[in-house]
Amino acid sequence: MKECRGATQKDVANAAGVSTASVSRVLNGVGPVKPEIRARIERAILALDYAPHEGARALVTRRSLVLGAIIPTLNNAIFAEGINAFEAEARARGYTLMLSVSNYDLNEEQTLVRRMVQRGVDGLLLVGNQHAAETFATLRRAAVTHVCAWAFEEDGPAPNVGFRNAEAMAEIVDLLVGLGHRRFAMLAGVQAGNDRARGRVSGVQSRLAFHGLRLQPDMLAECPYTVRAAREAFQRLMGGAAVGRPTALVCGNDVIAIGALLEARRLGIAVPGALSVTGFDNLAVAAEMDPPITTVDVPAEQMGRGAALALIEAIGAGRAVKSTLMPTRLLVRGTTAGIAPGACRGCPCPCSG
Amino acid sequence: MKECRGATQKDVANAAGVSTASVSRVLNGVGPVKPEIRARIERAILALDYAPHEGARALVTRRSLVLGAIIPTLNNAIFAEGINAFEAEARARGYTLMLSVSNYDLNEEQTLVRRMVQRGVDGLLLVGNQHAAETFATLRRAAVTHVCAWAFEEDGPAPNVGFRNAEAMAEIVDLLVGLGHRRFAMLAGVQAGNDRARGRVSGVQSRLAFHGLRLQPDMLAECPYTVRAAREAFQRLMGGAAVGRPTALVCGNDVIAIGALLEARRLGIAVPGALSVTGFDNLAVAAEMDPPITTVDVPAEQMGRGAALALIEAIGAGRAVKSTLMPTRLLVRGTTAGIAPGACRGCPCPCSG
DNA sequence: GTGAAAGCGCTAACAG
DNA sequence: CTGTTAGCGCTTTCAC
Repeated sequence: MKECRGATQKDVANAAGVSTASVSRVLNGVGPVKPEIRARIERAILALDYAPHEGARALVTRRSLVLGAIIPTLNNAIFAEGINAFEAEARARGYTLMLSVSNYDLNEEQTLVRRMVQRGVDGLLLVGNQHAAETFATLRRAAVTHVCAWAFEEDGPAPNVGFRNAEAMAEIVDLLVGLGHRRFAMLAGVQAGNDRARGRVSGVQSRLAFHGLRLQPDMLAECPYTVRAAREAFQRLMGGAAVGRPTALVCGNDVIAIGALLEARRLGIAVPGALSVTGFDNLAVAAEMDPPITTVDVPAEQMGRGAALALIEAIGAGRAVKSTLMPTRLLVRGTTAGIAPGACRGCPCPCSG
Repeated sequence: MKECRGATQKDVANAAGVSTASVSRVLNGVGPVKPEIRARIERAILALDYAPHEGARALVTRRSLVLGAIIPTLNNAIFAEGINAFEAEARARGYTLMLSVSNYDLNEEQTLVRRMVQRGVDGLLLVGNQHAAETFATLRRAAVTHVCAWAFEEDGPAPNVGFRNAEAMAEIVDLLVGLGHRRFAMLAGVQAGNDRARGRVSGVQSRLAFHGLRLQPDMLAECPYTVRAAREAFQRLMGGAAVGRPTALVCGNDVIAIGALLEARRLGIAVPGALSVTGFDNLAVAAEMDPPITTVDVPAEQMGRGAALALIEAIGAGRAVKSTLMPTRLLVRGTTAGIAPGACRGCPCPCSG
């Protein structure tokens, strides 16, 4: 099971009666080769079913044609979608994907980055801008081209291909305030080690402040990105007496929003009648819920493809990745409604209805 | 950006005043090394922040510590979950995941397999038992340890870690027949190049036959695994007059079932009152729908972990993977109901109510 | 115990 | 145009 690892370049050279150098040349389509010799070599390659050993090639060219990606989890459709696109673009350009999952653990991520670097990836995709200092140090020392997706900062610690989480959330807040909402609650993702989740929370808070409003301390809860956890968190947050209950619930992502929506129905809280709910990500299911969920479309596929492309271009040019800001889009659907149309007058916001 | 690829083993040897052979020995914890020398080397490693080049190591040891996986898509939660588990198990055992997506295209898959082999994966995971002949030939010639998941055949073309799709579907049919259903329809996945989808269809057909029933030709449709496509297919299949309409709809997976459920609601077809609907996979959302979807629990995580483990053990032992049959479980929930309790009498089936 | 040397499969100068 | 040579960074006999 270990012997017959296929024909080697030398075998081809022998079979064709030429030197390995010539074989290498036709393989890489570089340098001049007489047509007749080329044909002989190509025949030998076919006959022996020869395939070059990419590992050996990488050792000498210092290019593995492998792109690494380390993501928090695959069990969130938004990352699965992004990686699907990242892989598609990489594959189309001759690169192969090496993938690891960090489970939102920055220390684990750090060891994974080391591992990827040792394995010789040409470029690396990370999610978000918050990473262990050692992670950045490793990347810098090894001079590995890298990019952080899912976030965008003008002067972040690494090149970005992503969007501004806080700004996208501000749009949600504007929508809700414009609809007349004044009492807010938020079901955020776990913020520790997750700058995207944190950015969304601070986006809500600062935009509420802009409107002269605020999130009461007990109206901000966080929970993991699962429907089950979201249902429980919703119950704790909203299960009390109806009086004084918030009229708008901003969720950290669509998974949480789905949980909130389902639990609201179970508890007899009408959405959007008694409570407006918003999500984030625009998962395919969000549009299919009843009512369809108002959310922010996140360009996961575009980011995936864009990040792969940006990495490949940077690798080719021998420079760092160029940052790109990707657009998000507010999708107003059925889970948001006004409580007092045109009520937004006292605050200095640009939304007048 | 290409120069400072970290310290090399020779650097460490020089710094410690020993030979590279000794460095290699302490690195691999093999062979005898005097404690004092070992300490000197370890200090040098730390000082230089040396990390061995896995590619070079792989070249000589013929072991890359990389496991490959080629799946149809990541945009289906069931595969994402399986790969998540596969990666977790591999990572825990020192292996790294190389992932490619075939988009249900057997030819594309074939070239991806070649690529993975060239990249030197130690083991490879494929989904299902249907693959291009060339795919198996490549695997055999290169003697790459491999396993096919998501399916199980006694004498399939490759070792399996999975379950019997047809049998799982038979359980669904038994349930529905037992509930009194006689007029069936099926919304299957695309069968071309997908033996799992095909197995599910034939499972339904042969089990219906066992009960003396059959799927009318116009009551079998197939559609891609998306909610949108499922809604449209459902409409075409069930949109006609209510008279003669089937009372039970078996769906190829949960995504299709979700589409069917949502579209049924839109069309005013009560589920399960007027129509029983079943899914397959037991996605997390399936349990959260209203009503929660009756489905088959597929051991995606268990398969993922099991496949990784089976590969690693086989690689270590230098033999082929041992097949494992994983259990599925029928989950009866809210989308199925009886139309005539105890109606199942005429047929020779074991279900008497 | 340790070092010297050969070589994994390939590419890249450099001669010819 | 083509072959010879020298490694890429590592492991692994085999002498010492």
